[in-house]
Amino acid sequence: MSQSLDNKFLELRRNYIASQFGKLNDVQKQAVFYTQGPLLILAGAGSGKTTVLVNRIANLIRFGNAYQTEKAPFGVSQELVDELELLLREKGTPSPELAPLLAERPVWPYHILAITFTNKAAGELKNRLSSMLGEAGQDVHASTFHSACVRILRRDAERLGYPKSFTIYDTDDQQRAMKEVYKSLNVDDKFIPIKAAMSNIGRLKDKMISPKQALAAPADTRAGLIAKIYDAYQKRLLHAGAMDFDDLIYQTVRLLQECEDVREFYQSRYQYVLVDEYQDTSVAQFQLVYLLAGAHRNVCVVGDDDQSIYRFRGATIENILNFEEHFQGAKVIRLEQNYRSTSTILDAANCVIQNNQARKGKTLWTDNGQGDKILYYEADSEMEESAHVATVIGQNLRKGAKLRDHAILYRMNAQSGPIETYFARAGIPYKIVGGQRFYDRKEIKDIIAYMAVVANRQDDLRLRRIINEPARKIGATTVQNAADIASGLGIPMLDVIEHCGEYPALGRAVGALQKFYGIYEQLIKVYETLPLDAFVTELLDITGYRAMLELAGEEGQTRLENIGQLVSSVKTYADQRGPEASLEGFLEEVALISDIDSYDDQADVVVLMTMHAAKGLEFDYVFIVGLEEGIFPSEMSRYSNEDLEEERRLCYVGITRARKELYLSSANSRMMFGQTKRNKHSRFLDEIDPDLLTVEQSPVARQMQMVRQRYQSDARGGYPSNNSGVYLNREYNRVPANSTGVNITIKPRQTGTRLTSGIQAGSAIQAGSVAARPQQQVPSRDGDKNFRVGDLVEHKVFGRGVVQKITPVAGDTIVEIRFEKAGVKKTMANYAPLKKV
DNA sequence: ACTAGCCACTTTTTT
DNA sequence: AGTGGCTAGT
Repeated sequence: MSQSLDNKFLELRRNYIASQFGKLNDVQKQAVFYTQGPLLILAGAGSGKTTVLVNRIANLIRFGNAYQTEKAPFGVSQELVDELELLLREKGTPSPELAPLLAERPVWPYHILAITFTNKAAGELKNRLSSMLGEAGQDVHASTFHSACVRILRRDAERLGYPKSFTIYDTDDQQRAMKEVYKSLNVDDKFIPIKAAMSNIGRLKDKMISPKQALAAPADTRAGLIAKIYDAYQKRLLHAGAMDFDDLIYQTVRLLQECEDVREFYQSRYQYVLVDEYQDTSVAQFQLVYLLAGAHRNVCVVGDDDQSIYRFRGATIENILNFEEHFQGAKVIRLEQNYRSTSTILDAANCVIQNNQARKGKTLWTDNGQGDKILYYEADSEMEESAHVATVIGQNLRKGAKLRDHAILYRMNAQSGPIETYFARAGIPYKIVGGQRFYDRKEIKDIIAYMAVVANRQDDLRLRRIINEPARKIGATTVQNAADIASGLGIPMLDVIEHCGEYPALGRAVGALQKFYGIYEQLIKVYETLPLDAFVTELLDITGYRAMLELAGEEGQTRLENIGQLVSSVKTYADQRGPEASLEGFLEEVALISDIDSYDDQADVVVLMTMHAAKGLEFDYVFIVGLEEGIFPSEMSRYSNEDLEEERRLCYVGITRARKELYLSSANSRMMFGQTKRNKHSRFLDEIDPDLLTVEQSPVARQMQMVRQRYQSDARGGYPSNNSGVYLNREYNRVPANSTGVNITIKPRQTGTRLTSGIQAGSAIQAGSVAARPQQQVPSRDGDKNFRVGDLVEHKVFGRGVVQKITPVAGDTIVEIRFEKAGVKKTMANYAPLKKV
């Protein structure tokens, strides 16, 4: 075959393959077609990295290495070249002769492992793969680090001395186990708080440091003690046949390190390894990737060093900074075009992040257009801030935006409170993502503990949780005795309980214990005969848990309802998995699930969440609230540059969530942990180019400021020095005052914490607030709140509407209103920002 | 074994 | 401020 024909074919083939991925830009295509060897994709926020990942996998499966191959396949003929040419012009399906020549060593989906951090991300990947590739997409192993590890460990945990059916301990179980360790070692938790020990041990595992290593070279007495705790804790978990979250990674790495055959098995199984959110990986996770990809080195990691926000959990940004050293000869591709945000928003993000030192450096750009300026609102209090957020949402709704296009982001969960209160009163539907997980509720954890004991007889910790829940006259002393006997003999507690008559130490408790063992046996029997969800329902009766809650009044009812939800999730699980469903499987799913996974972007509600939880999401309208020194950046981070840089990255993440509009706000005073604090506005605001901002100040904040100004010029005849010493304000009076609306030029020299010193200052504030505060905007004033059916009303958020129905309730009235734009809503007459027209 | 009252805690946390 | 966990008392 002639050289030119071959070359012609190769060229056409490249064109053909490229045409199959037409929507990608050139850099994205590079990332998709670079299939062999280590690759680092530095993907800026909104640069379409998931698309790249999906297309990369699709390319591997459909065409393998064909795009890059220089050598034409055997069997190229003029006819095939002609057919290919035609195919390029007129789309269609390649003939059976041509089809195999289009691919070069295509990859079997089974050989691809794609690792993400969240179930949600893994699910999204799977969905997009199967919609792009059909069945083949479903065979790609896309999962989270943790579930990939569980899968590996379920096969071979015995090699490490753990049962295959090991239990997964969540933070709560971990804490209980740790308490027992403290007791057995006689450690005072005042010296090292349990939480501190837990996080220290977690970090050790993240760094692949074994108890033995930790014991061998302690840095100081504290580290030595932690090593001892670590050692005892680890032994206890091994004895219980349990692993905590950190163990899942740590033990998998151990397994792969220690067992050559296991390692080789997975290396040949996973010939292509892709890792998402690489900036958030720990040393252990790096090791895992390194071990899996060690032989073939077909490893592709995607990440953004500027979005690394989990350093406090053991993520090490060095993984991404040093990737080229870890994998010699690695190619680096930067995705810098952003498809998400306006250039104003992007510029603001760049302004902030460029103040960080530790970064690879990249600058996002977009051709989305400039968009509107960012609105910075300075409120006087957190209530005002919340009111402002609600008002802006109302304006946007009237312009045709949907509730679900709005997200409120904050630094810590506690900040959701005032916003919630205001939203509830104003009748704005909202949903909080994060906070307490459903599966963290006491009653749910109890039932799960019962299920765990049935699944794993060795799980002493779970057993101890439920042995006397509901009360069965098995007190703490009895439990402790049984536990001591068990650990003395090295057997599970249930074995001791089974033969409790043989142990004199258990004395009078024998009757109660035997009764409990009877319950356990019944559970096992029911478990073996009934389907999973029926088993759980039975469990409630056999254990007496239902009876206990039924006697517990109203609260018991709510708890029972929660358990009802659990039962239905068991049923859903059983239906989904069919014959594969197992108790272990369900428990595993529950243990590895998180709240953000259940975030449903279809429901039309405003979402409230932390900036951490918002990573990977995007919204048209984003509010970042509480931009105050001590809140964001948080108090804890203010004195360490590294921590501060992490806060700044978090700010970058927050800003880059916004597609169309970004709203920033701060409150001059805020109730925190029961005390009112006055905070200076966040330094991150000062880092944004003033030209990108429109500054607005609440009337109250302005009045307060004027009072302060007067005080200052009277008392000192000048400006007080900047007592924070941490940073110097840039002045907002450079903001052009030409923008429309109610913009007010702020002189931040006069705002914030400075006034907290001095009694007169305090009284000046009081005087100002009495004069200025018109009782906030939350409750509507008297006079016109006696609504009648048919009244035309105006709601601050939903606009105009007609009253449909009036229902008096204790001290207030529910008013049902049909709004022109927003549909029918129910509001409380006394609280809704509502007036007659 | 149970309960009342006191005290300590409250950054973020994909798993 | 609000909650959850623990101690001391019954």
